[in-house]
Amino acid sequence: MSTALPEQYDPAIIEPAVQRRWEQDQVFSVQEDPNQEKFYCLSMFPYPSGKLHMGHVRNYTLGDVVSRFQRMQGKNVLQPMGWDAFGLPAENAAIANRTAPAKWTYQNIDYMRQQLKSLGFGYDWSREIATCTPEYYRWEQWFFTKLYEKGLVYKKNATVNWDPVDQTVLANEQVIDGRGWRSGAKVELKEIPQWFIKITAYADELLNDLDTLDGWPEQVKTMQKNWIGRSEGVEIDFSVAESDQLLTVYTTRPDTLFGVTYMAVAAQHPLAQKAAQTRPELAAFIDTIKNTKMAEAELATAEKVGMDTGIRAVHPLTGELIPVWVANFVLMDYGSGAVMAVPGHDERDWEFATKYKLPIQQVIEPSAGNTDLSQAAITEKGTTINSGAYSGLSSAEAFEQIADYLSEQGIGRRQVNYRLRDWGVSRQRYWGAPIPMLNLPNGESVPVPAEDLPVRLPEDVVMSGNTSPLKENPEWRQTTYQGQPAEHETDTFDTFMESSWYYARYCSANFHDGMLDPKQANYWLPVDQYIGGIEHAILHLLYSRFFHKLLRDTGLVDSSEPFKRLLTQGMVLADCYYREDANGGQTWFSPLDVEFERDEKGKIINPRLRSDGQPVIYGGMTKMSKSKNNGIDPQVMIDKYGADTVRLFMMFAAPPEATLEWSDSGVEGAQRFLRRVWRLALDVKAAQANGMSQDWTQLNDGQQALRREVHRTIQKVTDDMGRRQNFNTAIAAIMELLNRLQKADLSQPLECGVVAEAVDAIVLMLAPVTPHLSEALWQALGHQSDVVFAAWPDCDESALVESNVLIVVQVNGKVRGKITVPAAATQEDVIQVALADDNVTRFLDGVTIRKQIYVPGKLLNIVAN
RNA sequence: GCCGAAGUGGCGGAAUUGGUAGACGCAGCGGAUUCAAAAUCCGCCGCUGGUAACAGCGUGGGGGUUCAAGUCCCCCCUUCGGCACCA
Repeated sequence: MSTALPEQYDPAIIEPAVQRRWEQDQVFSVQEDPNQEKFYCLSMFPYPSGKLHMGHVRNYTLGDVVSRFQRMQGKNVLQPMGWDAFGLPAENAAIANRTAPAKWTYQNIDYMRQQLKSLGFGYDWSREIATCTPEYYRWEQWFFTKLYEKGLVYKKNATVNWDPVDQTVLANEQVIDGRGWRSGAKVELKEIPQWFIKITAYADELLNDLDTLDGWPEQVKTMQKNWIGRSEGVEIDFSVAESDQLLTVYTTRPDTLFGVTYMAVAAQHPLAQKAAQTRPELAAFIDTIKNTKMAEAELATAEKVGMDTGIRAVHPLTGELIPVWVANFVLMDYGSGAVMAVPGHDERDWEFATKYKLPIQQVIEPSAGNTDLSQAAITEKGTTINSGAYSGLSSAEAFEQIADYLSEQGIGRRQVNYRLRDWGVSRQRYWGAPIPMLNLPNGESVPVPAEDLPVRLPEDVVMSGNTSPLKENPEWRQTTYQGQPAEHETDTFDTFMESSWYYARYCSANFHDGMLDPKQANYWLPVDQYIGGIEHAILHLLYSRFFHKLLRDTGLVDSSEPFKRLLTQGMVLADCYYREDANGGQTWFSPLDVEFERDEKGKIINPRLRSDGQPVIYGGMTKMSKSKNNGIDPQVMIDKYGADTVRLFMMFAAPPEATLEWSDSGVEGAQRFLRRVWRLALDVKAAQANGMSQDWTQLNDGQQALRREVHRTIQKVTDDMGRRQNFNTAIAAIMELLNRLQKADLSQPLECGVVAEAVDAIVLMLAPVTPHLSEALWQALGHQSDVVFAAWPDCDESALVESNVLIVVQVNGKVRGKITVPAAATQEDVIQVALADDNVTRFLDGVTIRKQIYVPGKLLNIVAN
């Protein structure tokens, strides 16, 4: 039975009502069903920072649209949601608000869950997880001890940012211009022991399996490939003069070995340390470069500085003595902490050699390009010169012969190297999963026995602002192991640990007997569609792929890759406005507090603050952020326009991968469209009562054309939403159809029939995007079932058949006419009609036709001169 | 610096496999409706010239391939994302 609807579209009434029904009927909770095709759609879970931001709304709308679309294709759809609940902001908020991170986090989760529900996202809430609960992290701890048993976990020294005033380790984002963000103290780099997981043991597989990920964007795969950075080269042992020590380096260019004019080692390298003992000026220099920041970006842009250690290495082929320098561009954590420098053929080495007036020797003759070594290094490969017995070879030949010789002499070996480094998972923080290791009095570390897991994080704490409450809590720290005293590790896991396997836990979120229930996990996995920000292209996605392989090798899952198809959505931007302060700083104002006029071209002029009417400066479109005060609160928009309008705008304003610019008038446009859909649905329903026919054999030409448009739209929208995932063009196509339908004459029974068919299709095609509106209209149009489970509309191929086609006629590649010909017309027919067109013949006057190119059913190009 | 993207009307964007550049929306302009306004509806809307038909130009800049280039190739400029402890 159809339901009476209000004349006006009112989301404030229909949305809560529809949401209540979904909740009562538990329509989104799912079980494994071997008889139904499954579809696992996952959006990256949020950090519970307080409230949703527009980036979340965009991400989750995309996920919900995909989920609802797939459900209407008849699939068993799992769409879960949870919380990436450990992390630094909770500690900061706890310090600022004098509360515990746990309390702050759980409050945020409660509020944000409510927001997600008010947006109408169809999650299976029975599977909700929060990574900060012991029920979740106990399995992560268990898994880590398994990895330890397998030898995939080890401890080594690594560098951290140390704030000497606050006596605490700082994250990179907490270091501003080399100083601690709170204390302002100069940050020191400190070496401390930390736990690592051997991701490099899986480097080859992580690289090779990228080829199996057909549903991933090429750009993400390329970024991962470059990140892993597989290279083939040679490890070479240089002997050190007046010493029995070896200086081992790795190079991908052994063909340039004769061009080595100096060696460069990291500040922490044993050779440098040793030399510093006897040379105070070197010790002082090493001290300064040891405290420069280690981030790759800073390293690359920092000025290259170095100092001669006085140590000499011996060239393995010529026996010449080569100076060994300490240089800030060599990293101890990467490779052997030493490099051989070939300034003639490496840009960085060239720059350094030029600066310090070190010799530059050419040993490669390129086939073309730069040959002036006083201007720049020659980095191309070519033919070896000045290379003794190895002169006159191609770079490839020289590589092989030199590598062979070094191997025979036992002073070198071929080696595959990776840029990828092992994953350091220790964090010197409180709000994270405790690392389940025990430190024994003898200095050894052992995993916490399985029966003692989880190692619980105490939640009832006060944050002092510096040292972690774990490190300050001797009772928590002290325990026993096999009857002897032992201490808990006080470091916690990197939060990437939790986000590396949450997708798998959702499959058996309430399973108490293990990390995963393999039966459930193997039904749902791999994730069919994963959606999240492009900023996670490398780290999170690489760690998750790594974890999946670890889970597989532990026998918990069968598949090798976690995410079949990946969609990386772009950022959300908004206008920003500011005023210059007296001291040159800027004060930023929310775009909602600014009013302005537009000039004839529509440009913003005379922007001013609503509250005082004084002018502000327009700063353009930038990423929504706290610092620019241009974040638009989704809640304000939901309250004003309703969830469907916000969802529609987000899907329509830009393709998913592109940035999205927030626009108030764009949102109003989206709402306008929904009101027109509402109106047309009510109109066609009223018109049906006065007579309607759906005997398609009786349609006249115009009605046939209208119905063709309907089915073309179904075809396009299906392809756009399914294969292409271009939701913006899908919506544009529906808008276009609506524009045509509004011109139809509903008093004619056949025309009314076409429009009625079209309105049903529009309501269904909009259901993934605007589910509340579609649900209300679907019932009103007399359908019994929930639109959630309704079947996607079918394209009637017979309606697409066209008797005439439009052919574009070009002369020399320029459009000179458009002709309509029967669909069956041959090339000759088309040429004949084209040559009868006045504007076409005008351009053929006085020239000879040389050639005709005909694209059947589309275009004719006449080439003439 | 390295790696990865993007650049099209006043604005967001469309053009899916090399085949009509500017779909759809926003803004703007003109009109209808209204006592008036809001809302709604109709029309116009890349730039230049032309009453018009139409023509010339036009997809960040420069070159190239092709019957045909927003789309492919080379060089350059600008903006954005990532760079291992923000998540």
